[in-house]
Amino acid sequence: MPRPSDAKKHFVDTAVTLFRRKGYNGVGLNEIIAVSGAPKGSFYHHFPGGKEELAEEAARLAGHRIARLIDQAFIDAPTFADGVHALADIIADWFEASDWRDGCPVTALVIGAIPDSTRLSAVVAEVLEDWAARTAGHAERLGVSDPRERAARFFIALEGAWLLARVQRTRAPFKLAASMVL
Amino acid sequence: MPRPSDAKKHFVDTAVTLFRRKGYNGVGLNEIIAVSGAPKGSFYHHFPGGKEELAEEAARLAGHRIARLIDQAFIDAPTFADGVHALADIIADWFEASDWRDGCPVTALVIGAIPDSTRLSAVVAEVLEDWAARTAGHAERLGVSDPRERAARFFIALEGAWLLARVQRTRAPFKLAASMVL
DNA sequence: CCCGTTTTATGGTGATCACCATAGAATGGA
DNA sequence: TCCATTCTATGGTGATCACCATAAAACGGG
Repeated sequence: MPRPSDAKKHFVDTAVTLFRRKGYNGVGLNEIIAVSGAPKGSFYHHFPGGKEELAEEAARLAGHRIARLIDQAFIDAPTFADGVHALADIIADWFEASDWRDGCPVTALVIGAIPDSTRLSAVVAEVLEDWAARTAGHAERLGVSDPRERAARFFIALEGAWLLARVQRTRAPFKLAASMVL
Repeated sequence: MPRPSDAKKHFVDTAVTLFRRKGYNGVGLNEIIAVSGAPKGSFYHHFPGGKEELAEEAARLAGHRIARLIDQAFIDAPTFADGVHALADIIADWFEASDWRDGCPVTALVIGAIPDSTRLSAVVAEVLEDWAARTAGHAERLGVSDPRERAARFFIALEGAWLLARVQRTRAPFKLAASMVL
């Protein structure tokens, strides 16, 4: 049983995991509450906006986590291409370790919650923009001539690879994706 | 009211549209039946396997349709790159015309039905393999040295672009995707 | 210790979910 | 026309959906 003030964190954390596995509409509130271990009666106290508000916070949390992965991959990379390969490898590692179940958290929300929820759509757009801007920053620092476009290409390939790897259950798409950005 | 023997087609056709818009778990059987206009009482006669069987047929139908688009784009293309741009343009046109709502039918099923349904997973894998093989065939015919890999790259970029364009509501991702395959 | 605030427990609401049993209607070949 | 097959109509099943009203419990500053 989690400490009282941690209940909200547990809800969001569980939501991130379950949304990634089964999609926004594939997970019920009851399941999230049960898995999180947080008290059922407190859900609508912490999330007056209900499931949609929970998904917003889940998007932000997952967004921050991947943002950290981005920095981690590029901070020690001698070239942009090295950073791209490093990030693709990291994500492929985690994805394979989950038996190809934990997809991109953003994709999970895009399918089934966009464009129905205006607020959630905006949050998702913000998260993707943060990823792109952050990556473009690293690209510029590493001497790439067109950092914004290279970053955009990278995430197109990364999202596509994340989806196809789920079907093929192979990390081949990630390898190809990394090689495409160059 | 559709002619009796057309009921099944109507169900599948409607399922393709609605799955693309709201995802597999975002659409209920009642809605599909209502929108299709086909007789409600006949659903489980045509689809003893229920929603999952309907989704299988929807995947196959959508697969065939996009396969036709692929051939259509490449058949008159002087080079592989021209075919890639042509297909990306066609899909971007349709996507924009739907106000960025009709996503990739395969993506809609991958999120929320994989890996829960083994049969559906297999069908999706078959459809993607057909697209790749078909595209590789065109690539080879057009003198590409590594047709299989180029086709794989293309669909990684295409799926990623289809997803990101839904968030950005712009065809820019498709343009970038096409330029990445070269 | 008291009191106001934050958090949790309980027990539901109606709606919708996928699914199905049974029976009647339509159809087309013999 | 008769019959077998194919299709449709009706009216549900229990389960789960997101959500909430009410009240008790835990907490922390004064």
